[in-house]
Amino acid sequence: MNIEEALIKDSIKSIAELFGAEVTANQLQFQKTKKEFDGNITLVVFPLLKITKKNPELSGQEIGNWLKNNSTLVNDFNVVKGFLNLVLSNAIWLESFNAVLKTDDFGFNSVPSGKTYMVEYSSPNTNKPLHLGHLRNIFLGYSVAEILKANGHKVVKTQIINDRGIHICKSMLAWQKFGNGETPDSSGLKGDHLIGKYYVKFDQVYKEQIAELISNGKSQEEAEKEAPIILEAREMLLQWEAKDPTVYSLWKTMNDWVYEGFNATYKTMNVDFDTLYYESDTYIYGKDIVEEGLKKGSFYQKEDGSVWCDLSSDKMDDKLVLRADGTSVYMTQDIGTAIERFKDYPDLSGLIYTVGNEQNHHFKVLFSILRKLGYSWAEECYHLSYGMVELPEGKMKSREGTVVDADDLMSSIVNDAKEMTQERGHIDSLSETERETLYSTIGLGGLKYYLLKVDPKSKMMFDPKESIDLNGNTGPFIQYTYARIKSVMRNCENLPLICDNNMDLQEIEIEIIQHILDFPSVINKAGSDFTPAVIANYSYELVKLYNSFYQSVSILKEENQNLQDFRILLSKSVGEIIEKGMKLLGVNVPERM
RNA sequence: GGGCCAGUAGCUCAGCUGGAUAGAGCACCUCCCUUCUAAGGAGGCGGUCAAAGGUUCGAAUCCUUUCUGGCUCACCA
Repeated sequence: MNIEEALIKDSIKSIAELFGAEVTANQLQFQKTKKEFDGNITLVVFPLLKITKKNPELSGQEIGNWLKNNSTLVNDFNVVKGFLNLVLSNAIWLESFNAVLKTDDFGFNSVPSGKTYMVEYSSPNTNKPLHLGHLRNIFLGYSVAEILKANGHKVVKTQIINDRGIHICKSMLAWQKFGNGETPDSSGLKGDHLIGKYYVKFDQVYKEQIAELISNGKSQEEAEKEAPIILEAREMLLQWEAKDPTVYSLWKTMNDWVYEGFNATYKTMNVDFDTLYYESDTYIYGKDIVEEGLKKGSFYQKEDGSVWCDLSSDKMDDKLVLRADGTSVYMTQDIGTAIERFKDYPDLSGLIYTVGNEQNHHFKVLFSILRKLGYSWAEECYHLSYGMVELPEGKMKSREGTVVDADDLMSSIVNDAKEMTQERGHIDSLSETERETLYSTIGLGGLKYYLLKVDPKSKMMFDPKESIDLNGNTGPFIQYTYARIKSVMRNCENLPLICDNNMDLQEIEIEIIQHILDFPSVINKAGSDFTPAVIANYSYELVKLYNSFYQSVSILKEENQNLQDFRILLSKSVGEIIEKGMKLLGVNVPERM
């Protein structure tokens, strides 16, 4: 039983004895006592006035008195307006802290939930390199997957790779026409960047041709449709679908280059996937489902032969699921892919899609259709929707060249971390390799933390200058505290296992214990709300408390052995929680920095 | 036009199942290294929580209206 549960129990008893009334746990509102008042936990008495039939002040006094005399938890109390501030005994805090020390993997749910979730993230197009928007997506998806694991779920990480379609043909065609056989090896470019170069090249030529056609009297629309290079690209798409050997082998070669490039980027990011889905495989899924749905009456057919789903029960417009010519639309694929995934992983409970909020409506429709088709797991599908990343100068626009490339950003941020670490770090004892690792731990940690500390749902501002900042609410700030704790541990001769239950504690020490005790519920909330941001904010608060403690009391120089043991253990415990919290964000922590 | 989301300090963000005088960081201004890592700490400055109504003991939080911004309402993906 945790402290709040015990307090609720005692409070229920107090009200029964004092006022002869039964209250339920949710009528008792406990909150952390505000800094400016004495106490640790506060009972808000306003909701109880109907029962006490006395004014707030008096009600608080009576309940406080009863608790002080009858509850082993409560040492003292004071009442301010309608707030009953309770001072709990040191022993309670120390007992709870000792319980934390004895818990394996404190904060993580050790009981398997029996559920498996598939988390989809990244899911890039194979025609250009990853950019800043992907970074938010990837860090978010990875982190949520880790958080779900910490909540006792099994997780399968995946992506759907958009490897076919007209956009892929564009870069293939441009390479064929203008590439002179250039390869990643011959050019020294990463595969994804090489392909991206030809995608841009295509667009240039296309624009030139459009301009020329317009100057010859065509309308914008006509010109866009009739430019020779776009006609060639469309032709190539047809050849690809017919599995033309030349086109197909070119496609394979170029995609392999891209994958090699992506894999290098994922490695730098330190993220991974358990299984991959390729759109070139999955685009044919879904048609059979539509047939079935039509038979079952979940869908209907129009006169032209196109198939639709009636979503009026969910207050949405009807959705096309198959064109009149029998070809698939995006939705058809998504329906098929979802069902296919449940076939591949029969014990799956639900799917989490990490996709930008411009597709909110799409996923609402998708889940609605899946429900209509009778799949009960549709209830456990979730669109992990995130807001756009904006730059100080506005939105990223590829046409205006304001796209922030993922590889460039990561390497420049690691480089910044390097400079700052060389300036002020404690790195004398580190080898060259260890230093390089440290730079990337700090740089990438800072970047990930920056992108994850904001609630996923809201759009966010990415200021490159601020993202490499080391002070305040940042990754390096948290990493620094961890390194400090590690340093204390290195200087400490024997590590105690458990601490005494009877000693005087500083206010700040109690606050830290109190914060530590919140860790499990924070992980729980992060998991049920799919938001790493609460882990980031929690960790930041913990670190601030610890830094304040570190500054105001001495740990290893404390002469009272019991107190010293306690402070060492408190430090150790904070360090472990930082490490776990950061791990859930995909952020590494350094032994020294 | 319909739907969804957002608007909190100069800037970036917490807080939103209603609770005390609305919190952090950055920036700006003071202090603190003979102490276990100063990438730190202590303090100051800074707010009509977009606006107006309503609900109530109590509203940044819930409801209504308005304003502003974003996304969306494709036989694109």
